[in-house]
Amino acid sequence: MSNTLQRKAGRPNKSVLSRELILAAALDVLERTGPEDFTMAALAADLGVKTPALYHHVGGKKEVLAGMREVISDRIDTSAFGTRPWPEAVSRWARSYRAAFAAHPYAIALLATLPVAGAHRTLTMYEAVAAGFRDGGWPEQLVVNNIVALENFILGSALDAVAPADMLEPGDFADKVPVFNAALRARGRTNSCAPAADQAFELGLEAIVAGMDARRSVHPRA
Amino acid sequence: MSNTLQRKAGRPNKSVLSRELILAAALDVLERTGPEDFTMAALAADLGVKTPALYHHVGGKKEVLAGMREVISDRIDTSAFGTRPWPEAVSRWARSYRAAFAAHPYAIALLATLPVAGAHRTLTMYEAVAAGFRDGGWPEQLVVNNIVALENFILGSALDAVAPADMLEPGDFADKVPVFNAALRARGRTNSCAPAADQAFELGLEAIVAGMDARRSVHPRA
DNA sequence: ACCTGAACACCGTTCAAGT
DNA sequence: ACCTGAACACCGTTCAAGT
Repeated sequence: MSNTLQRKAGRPNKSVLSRELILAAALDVLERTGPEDFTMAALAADLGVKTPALYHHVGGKKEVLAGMREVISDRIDTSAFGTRPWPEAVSRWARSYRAAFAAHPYAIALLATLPVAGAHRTLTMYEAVAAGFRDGGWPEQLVVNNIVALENFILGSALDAVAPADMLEPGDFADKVPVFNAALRARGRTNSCAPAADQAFELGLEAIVAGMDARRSVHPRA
Repeated sequence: MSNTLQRKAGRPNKSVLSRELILAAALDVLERTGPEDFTMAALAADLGVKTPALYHHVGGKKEVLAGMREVISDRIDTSAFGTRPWPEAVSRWARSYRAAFAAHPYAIALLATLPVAGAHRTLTMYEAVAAGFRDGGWPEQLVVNNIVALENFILGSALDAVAPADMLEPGDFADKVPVFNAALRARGRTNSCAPAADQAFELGLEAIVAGMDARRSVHPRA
């Protein structure tokens, strides 16, 4: 993309690349190529540059992936924690979290398993959420465990949101799994017209938040 | 490993490889090498064979990964569904599910994002779980959505179980996230001596199962 | 049928050479 | 400082040649 005039060797008058530019392009390219073909070469080509040029701005492919995750993390909305009661605030945060990753379907598969050490923007998100829990009356020792448990559900759901819709289809194995197959057919007959993955997410979110909320009142403010 | 005598070209008297042998070795090799260095070459070397030999028994690396997942899936215990009340049965299944993957830490990262189309042993597990839900009194349309929601939580938790323990550590960024940092310190002061990931899993499991159970009684047997 | 050996088109990364 | 071009050690996969 961008300017595709062939460039000669040697330093250009005005720098063509930057870390920010590379990360933005990376999110674009990934969704166009899929995780399989997301290569440093494809990223460079999109930026109108040869592959080794990237290494002047990022340490390698791992750093590109970590940076992409930071960009996505930055878009998670934690604003409800100041203004809404805990159950609603945490639900809004969870939806925003899942949506931020669902906006980059292929990113989830690539980033979910990546260590986040020293990710400042991600830590900033945790700070807002932790404050929301504290203000919601949670005892301090339970805050992190609850956040992690919710995050496990959210990330698992984000992975599920990307999975092919027919992933659970038994095919010609259907007669071997009659109960499951019948339940799969019945799922299509719900009132909701939302995608199946969204239904499962909302149902699970409601359950886990309600379950946590019930437990919260057992451990009062202090 | 195994017999490392150099073999000549040409068909051996007795076949050295089989699909089962390859998959068993794959799980071993993966945990020894890590996901980064888990290559077809490393797998072949472990089996005392040259890389191309593998292609007589499996279609490629993707098929090896899918096969590994099937082997792991097969170890998930669904037996509690016949004998225990729903909340306990589903909790036992969830723990066994997470444990099966936690036994192969590196496998989770590699397999979590893999499509499961046509995975017979995985479908057999779903059949047992679906029957457990039906017998537990769940309306048919909710069965699959509930299973998927639980699975999202379980897989997310399995990913978390593999993450480095210091993953959330703010380091020298600690003073920028005081509330979160304090909560992280308080987490260490719980009664439980279980690993942090286990605590979060158990807490979330209790919440989600309790939340679902409360909802189940709203939709009575039919 | 089932193994080896050689080959192919890639990959991420390094680095000297140019401006 | 920041780009290109050439090179390196790999990767997964294919296939002819051997038994």
